[in-house]
Order: sequence, then structure tokens, then C-alpha cells
Amino acid sequence: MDTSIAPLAAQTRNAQPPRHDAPLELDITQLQRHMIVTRRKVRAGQYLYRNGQPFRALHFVHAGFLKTCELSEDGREQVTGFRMHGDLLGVESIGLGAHTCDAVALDDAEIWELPYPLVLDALQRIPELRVRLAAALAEEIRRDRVWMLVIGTLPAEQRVAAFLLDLASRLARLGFSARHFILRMGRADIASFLALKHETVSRALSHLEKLEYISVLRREVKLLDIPKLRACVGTPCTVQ
Amino acid sequence: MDTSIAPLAAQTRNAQPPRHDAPLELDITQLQRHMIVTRRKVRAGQYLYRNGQPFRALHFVHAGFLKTCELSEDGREQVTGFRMHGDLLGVESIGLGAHTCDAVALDDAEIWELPYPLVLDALQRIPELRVRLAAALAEEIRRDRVWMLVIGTLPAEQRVAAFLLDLASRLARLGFSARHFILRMGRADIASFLALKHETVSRALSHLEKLEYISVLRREVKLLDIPKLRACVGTPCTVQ
DNA sequence: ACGTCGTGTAACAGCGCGTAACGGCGGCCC
DNA sequence: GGGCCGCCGTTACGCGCTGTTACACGACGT
Repeated sequence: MDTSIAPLAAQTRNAQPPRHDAPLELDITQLQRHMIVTRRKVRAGQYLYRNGQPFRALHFVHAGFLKTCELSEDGREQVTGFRMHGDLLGVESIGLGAHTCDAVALDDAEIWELPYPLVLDALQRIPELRVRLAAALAEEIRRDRVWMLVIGTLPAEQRVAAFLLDLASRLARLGFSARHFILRMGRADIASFLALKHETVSRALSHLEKLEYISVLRREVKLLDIPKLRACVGTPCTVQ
Repeated sequence: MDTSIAPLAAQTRNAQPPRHDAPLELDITQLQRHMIVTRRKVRAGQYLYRNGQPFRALHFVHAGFLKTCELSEDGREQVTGFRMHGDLLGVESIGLGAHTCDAVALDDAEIWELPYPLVLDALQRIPELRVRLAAALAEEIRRDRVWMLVIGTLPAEQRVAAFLLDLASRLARLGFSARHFILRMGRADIASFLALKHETVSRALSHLEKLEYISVLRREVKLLDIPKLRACVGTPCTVQ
């Protein structure tokens, strides 16, 4: 495992523009003064952590793209989310000794590790951090609930549309184009996340393309008609 | 709205046995020494809070039964969970000024209100509370993720079985029977929570009854063969 | 008594699933 | 470099589960 301690100023080829509304962004810079933050690289396809492994740190995604997977005892798997720059990973394991899910890099990633005991120390000294951490956890809950709403109330094609709009919105907040982007995950991952099968996702993308709402070429996506996309989803997503 | 400040020792007809492993149970008694806890009664069918209302307090369920509903702008509704004694409500709104979902009593409930500013104060003075609150939020995330797994990977009948087992497990932790209980919610609420329609829930319950795994009479449920139920779900639920 | 709401059953329709085949792309070894 | 193979994505087809619709029954409140 490629783990190293290095100055945080270093840039990587995956470096992404700063995000200003990330729940912990401001605190990350503050946290650096209070604890040693380990920079860790995770190559595409590698696990950042796995179900059952000891929980020792929170993980701040500095660059790259990851998915989180919930696992059942009998081998079923459910993608529960995708993480990119500015997102915090591992919060779901707070209060436990071990991780309860997998985190897999879908693209070479740089992770800043925040040792949990040091985070607890910092919570004592930095009042604002207490508010921020709780807010970050609450935001995680809200995000999950929004997807429960999407999955529970929308048919397949609209789920896919909602997914694309959400991705676009998050990329836009990072300063990337919301209209033209590359999917970092395969159809199967999208399908799992949306509680569908990968063929259904394929069909939905093809149909949205036929409607000229989007254009798709393998993993390259262009959103051609965002208002129409939003309309068919009930406009829960705010993009631009 | 029936809101009163009263000694916490008072008993109500809905009083339930204490729960010893609740994330905040111990802190609740501790919190009483640090803040005024308002006891609030919410009658069946009434809202504890609604989407958009100002967020001022966390709500500890002392007695009764509630559901939380996520809402979309175009009127869709998704039940995101059911709460009973020992559960904490409103954590999803931390960091925001207003609630983002509805909380509805399905049965006369007694709620202990913890004013959020006072909770923040207490966080400063009680180190253990910091750990506990974060853990409670994390547990909320884990619960949601387990249901994403259930909904995303199991067919209708097995979702219903998983739902019954989860309910049984939670009731058992409160000291109630896991094999015989009354559903406090209607078929439609179960259906929404499981991303199904109420007729499908009805069918599933009838079929599980025909298999003699359970017996159902309106809202009265008996679990006749818990091992079989667990088997058809992949044993993610631990009951007894 | 009446109306309303929640529930159970049935018949039908349709969305999405399962399987399969095909094609493109990239990695690997020769 | 060329050929092979495996993975990913797309599309087609038939079917099954689930949604839809409809109706009947019972509980409950008015």
C-alpha cells in the first residue's frame, strides 16, 4: 500500500481545483495545524478500506474518484455512493472499531488520512470543528435520503437522469463543466447505485440520447437539454 | 400543540421499558443536568415537525411511534424510516436552519426536546457526548445504507421479510416480544419505505403467511419461523 | 346509518429483468 | 506488431415480477 507522509503543498497530476463549500474544506487546512495528515495514494481498482478492516481514520478525498459499497453476508453488493474531491470517507464507521463497507478507487486517488483519535482531540480544542463534523455527518444522511426518494419514487429512466444531474451538479461545484464530463464508473456501478441492472441503465441512456436530452459515447456524457432532464425528474436537483 | 415543561420522572400510559444500548440513552440522563428538556406530546397523525419548519432542537423519542418522510418538490413522498423509544429524531437537519423532512406520529408519542444550542453547549462540557453524538449520527447513516442494500438487491417478498425481522429485532431490544407484535404503520407506509406498492406488500404478507413463516391479521403479526425468514433474506438481520 | 379509510383479492398490463448475442476496446502474450 | 482473449457496453427478445386498476369487505368515526 502506497502510504507516505509528505508536505501537503505538493501537487499531483490529479490535483483538482479547491472547493469552497465543502463541509470540512476549511477545517482541513485548520486540522493540518493540529495533526499529522498522511497523504495516501490509491490506484484505480484498489481498496481504500474494506469491510471488517479496523477503523482508524477519516479519509478526505483530495483527488480522484471512489465508490462505497455495502455488502451482505451472502454476497450481495450495493453501491451506496460516489465520492470526489472535497468529500469525506469513513464517517459511517464512527463509533465502531471496524469499517462496515468497502471504499474502492475508480480512478487514481489521493486521500488525506485524518487519524480518528487525533480528530477527537481536535474536537476538544476547535469548537467550530464540532459543528462542522456534525454537519458533515448530517449532510451524509440527507444525501442518502434523497437517493432513497429517487429510488423509491422514480422509474428507471428518470433515476438515470437524476443521477446525471447530480453528478453534473457536484462537478460544477468543483469548477468543472456540468454539461460535458466523463463517467468514472461503469454501467454496473451506476445500476447498483440506482437499484437497477446495467442493461436497464444502458437502455435508459440510449433512450435519453434518442430524445436528444443527452449524448453518450461510452463513458463520455454531454447534457444537451438540462431543463428537460430536470423536468422529467421533478427538479429535485439543482445544477447551475 | 401540547408542550409542557415537567419533571422527567413522570410516567405516561405509553411508557416503555428503558433501552440500555441506545446511542444517547445514557447521555439523555446526563443531559438533563445541563439543559431544560421539554416534554412534548404528539398525537397519532400529528406532525412532530414538517419540511421547511425551523430546526431548533433534536427530538428524543421516549414513547410512541413515528415515521420520517422525505418529500420532493413535485409531491412525491418517501418514507425513510420508523422511530421508536430510544431513537433520536431531527439529526438530519443539523447544520441547517430548517428541517428537510417530515416527522409524523403513527401512535401517540412523547418526545423529549433537546434545544440544539444547548446541545452544542453541552458538547463543549461533556467530552463523552461528542463521541456519542457522532456515533449516533454514524449509526443513522449505517441504518440507511443497510436499507439501500435491502431495497437494491432483494425482491419484494424478501424486503418485507427483512422489514419484519428488523422491526422484531428493534422491539426485542426494547424488551418486547420479537415474535408477536402490532404494526403501527399502514401497508402504504411499509410499501413506501420498501420502495413497493401497498398491494405488493399485501401479496407478500399473504404469501409469507401461506408459507407459514408468519401469521397476519390486519396489523397483528406473529413470526412463526424466524430461521426461515432470516434464510430468505440472507441473514443480514440479527434478531435474538 | 352512512361515508371514509384501510386492507385483501383478483385480473390485467407493463416495466424492468434475465439471457443471449454482438461489437468495440484494451491488455496480454507470442 | 499481430493475434488472441477478456471486459465492457449495447441491443434484442421473452418472460416474470410488480404496478395498475377495480372491487369487496370490515373497522371506524361522524
